[in-house]
Amino acid sequence: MILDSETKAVELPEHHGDELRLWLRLLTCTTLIEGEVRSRLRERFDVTLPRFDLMAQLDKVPEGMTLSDVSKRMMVSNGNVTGLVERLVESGHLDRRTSDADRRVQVIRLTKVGRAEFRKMAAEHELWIADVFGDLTPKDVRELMRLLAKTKASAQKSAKARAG
Amino acid sequence: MILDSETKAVELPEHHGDELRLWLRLLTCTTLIEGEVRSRLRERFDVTLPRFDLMAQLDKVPEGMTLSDVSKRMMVSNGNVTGLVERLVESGHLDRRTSDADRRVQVIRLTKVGRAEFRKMAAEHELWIADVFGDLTPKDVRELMRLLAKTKASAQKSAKARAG
DNA sequence: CCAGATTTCTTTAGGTTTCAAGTAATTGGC
DNA sequence: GCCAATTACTTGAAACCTAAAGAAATCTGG
Repeated sequence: MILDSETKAVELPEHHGDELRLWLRLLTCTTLIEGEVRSRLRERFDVTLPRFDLMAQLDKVPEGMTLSDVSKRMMVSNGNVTGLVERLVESGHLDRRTSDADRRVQVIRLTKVGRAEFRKMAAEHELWIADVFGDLTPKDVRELMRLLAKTKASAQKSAKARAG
Repeated sequence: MILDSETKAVELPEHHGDELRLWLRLLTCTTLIEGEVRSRLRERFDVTLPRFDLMAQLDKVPEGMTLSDVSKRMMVSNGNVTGLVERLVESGHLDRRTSDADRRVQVIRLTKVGRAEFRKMAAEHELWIADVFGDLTPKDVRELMRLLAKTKASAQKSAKARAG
């Protein structure tokens, strides 16, 4: 028996609709929350999300990071980071210097001003996020963490298998 | 012991790190999968993710949709949709016409070519997604669906509360 | 009927993003 | 030492995206 995809189905030859719906729901959640954070960052601090994200990476590492490190951690392209850093150095939030050991490498760090501004934003940001997830119980949070860890591992395995 | 308004035990001042970590993990999963889908769409069909997403919306509604509908469903800005549609009409995937009933409204639909191409891509896409979530058990999938539904509701409530 | 509000879409300006190609510096094999 | 491969970053072109302002059509309350 074949039913349409709205109800439920045992289709030939295999049934993958559940995974697709799961992916769409995951995407919806992320888009929703990301849009909310983006709006709040703009209206409250007049800063874009990519800038905030980059500063967040740097705040964790006082001694600084290379552009490649940032690129990997943020999961965006190298060229993207170059432009982002450019604008943040320009606005005085970042300090950039060529490595002594390897002159190909650029090490970037938060300036004093950059760090202070970031900390202020981060404190509020944490409250927004807590509010966004406010209806989840501590158990829900733990369970989601566990399942997303499993999802991440599965996705990485799949990506790696394709790449080679 | 300090209790908040909902009678849950809390620490001083408050501890929101778990929610933040959950958000970062959610974002990581989505970015990872989205990047994978983006790569595959490009190398397999030479198409971008936004184009695929737009066609996916239209495939569900043969009689077509207005630009506003698309904008709401995709959760992107109006101006964004205008440009996307522009390029897809240009490439012959979309048909666009002004509504007879309301001349402000543009109704867009997949062309025959657009639909055929999309169906071909969608079939493979579904397999990729199944593979990405391949290590999750059916129970994991159900549980994730449930928790993400709860998350979505919570986030929407939070966004609505802010907007007024 | 009609002026003001609303809705739908486009336009504009400024960023963000990817990919591909290119440059400069370093590393490793011989 | 030398040359090829690799690594780190930049550049350029095209697309994507948002927010805000604007234009056109429609709706609404007198």
